[in-house]
Amino acid sequence: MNLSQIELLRILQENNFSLSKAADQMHIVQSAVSRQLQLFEAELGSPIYERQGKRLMGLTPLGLRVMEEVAAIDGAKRNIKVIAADYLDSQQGILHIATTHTQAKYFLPKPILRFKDKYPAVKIYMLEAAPEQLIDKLHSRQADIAICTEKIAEDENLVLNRCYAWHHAVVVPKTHPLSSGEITLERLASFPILTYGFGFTGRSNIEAAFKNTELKLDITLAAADTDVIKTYVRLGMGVGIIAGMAYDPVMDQDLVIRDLSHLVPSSTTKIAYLKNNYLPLYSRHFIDELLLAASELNS
Amino acid sequence: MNLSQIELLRILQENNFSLSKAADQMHIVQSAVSRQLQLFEAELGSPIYERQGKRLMGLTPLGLRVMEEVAAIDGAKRNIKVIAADYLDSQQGILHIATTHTQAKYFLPKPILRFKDKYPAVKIYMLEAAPEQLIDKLHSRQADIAICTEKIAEDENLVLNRCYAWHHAVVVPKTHPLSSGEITLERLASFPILTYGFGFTGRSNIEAAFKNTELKLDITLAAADTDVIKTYVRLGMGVGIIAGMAYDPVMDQDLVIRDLSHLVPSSTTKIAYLKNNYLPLYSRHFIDELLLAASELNS
DNA sequence: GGATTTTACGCATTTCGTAAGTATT
DNA sequence: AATACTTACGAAATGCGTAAAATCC
Repeated sequence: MNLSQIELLRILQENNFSLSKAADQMHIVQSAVSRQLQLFEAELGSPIYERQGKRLMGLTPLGLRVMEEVAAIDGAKRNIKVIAADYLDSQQGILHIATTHTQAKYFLPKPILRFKDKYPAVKIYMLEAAPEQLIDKLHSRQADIAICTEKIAEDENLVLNRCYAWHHAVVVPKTHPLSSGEITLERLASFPILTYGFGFTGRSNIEAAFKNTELKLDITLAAADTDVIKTYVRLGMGVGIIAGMAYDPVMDQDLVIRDLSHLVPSSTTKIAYLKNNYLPLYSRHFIDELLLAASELNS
Repeated sequence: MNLSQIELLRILQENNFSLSKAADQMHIVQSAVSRQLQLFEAELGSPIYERQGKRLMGLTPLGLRVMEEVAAIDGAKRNIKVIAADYLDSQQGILHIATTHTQAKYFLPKPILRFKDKYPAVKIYMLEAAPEQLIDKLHSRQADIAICTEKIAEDENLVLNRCYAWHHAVVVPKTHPLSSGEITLERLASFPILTYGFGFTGRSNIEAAFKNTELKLDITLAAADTDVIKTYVRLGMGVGIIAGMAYDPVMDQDLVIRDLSHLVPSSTTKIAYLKNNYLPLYSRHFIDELLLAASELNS
């Protein structure tokens, strides 16, 4: 057993068990990976892949269990490299952030600019993804830190940091009836609504507001990001329900924002990372920047 | 970086950072391990060992952090081997049990005999150790399962299973005053006492019984195991306070046992193992036997 | 028939062992 | 002086690449 065999198993996992693709990714020839896999399985004494003829079709029960340990080894190996690099030079490295469009556009600019000021040599990779995929990005180690708004499943290996609370708001053109007068659930329900898709940016809280009523929201358009919603609100398609912070006082002067905190429960944005994944110094400082920016929002 | 380098780091840890001893243990020459360590440190870019001249004296701060990951890799590697072996033949293997003398002699015989009956091919290694060392034996992977009586520090990686409750008892020669009449703390305190050493087999509970009194126990002799205590009780040195289950109705006919459950809080024996350490099927069945034997004790 | 995996064999690289050299107690 | 670690170089082992065969869809 050696580390390149472990790496091979991980890469096979990420490439639908294709030996040829794994070989490409490892920059060696197919025959070499084929042989290494044979050696590994021979050492264990049983196959870890289900086969149809010569093709790998999936993991055996043994393989499934073995892959848990493979992930542990691979993670620890990567940690060692990051720890050593961090120790050599804590000013540079790569920071992978997984987040949604709304966070990336309306919350992250300030903390990221400040961070870049302190750590100009750190490269920031921003992965935009749907909320339910953010945690997966952590597990697959594509991201080090995730910034999430939706509910997150319990996970022993996951560290969650409360970042800031926010609430939804209505945006409408200035001429729209909802631009004045009290806003109630009944009034809201009488207009076509444009808001986030399921699982996006606090959508579940909007659902919650209507849960115990007879009213039904008429959602004409559900989009993943706020900009799309605003665009169609401007076209007169209906009433936008967006995250309050996603209203830009300058760019959105043509729209009226009306707070919904009395109707829709507040949402909490959280910072997530894996306990097993070593975060270099600059990453921990980035989290500090996020929390600082969050505290400024509330004041 | 490769797995034999990781193994080298672990072995160095266990051999006071001696390259020559590590080489012996790995069945290769010193020069080879010296070179491998150089290669590893060169790959990281910084030394992981403090040196005085050429000798390794300990870990650097970097090395200290790296060793955590090394332990994770080494543990996962061992798990893979055990998982595969368990899958090939779940009837054989080695079971390392860490426990105290008292448990080994008075509680374990029954479950172990039953277990051996079901798994004749499994080899059982029993490590007797002081209670505070039992958990260390798990962490150093010298033992898979520990059977403990004393308080155990909180540890995320530790799984604790309640096994059985028991209480202390007095043993005295038949001619001793305490062989009849009510037993009170006052009476107990008036005799010289023979019992377990600090940290042993519920000793802390004996302390607890006297904590809120003016009385002081006169402990003439403190020993690690019950047999030593009984021996000196027979010689008339005083009153033995032992674990109730450690009285053998046949062998100890010359002694009188008097229950102390009204005076000393009951103790709980627990089964401990590491979450990260894969236990083969037979080990899990051994735990079942322990729990079964425990339930029979109570009835 | 095109794509994928396996097998066979020579070559390159890695790692070990021997032996001599250097440092530490 | 004895023990422990390092360096140098040849030898063994390991792993890769090329090429051809086998298998799958």
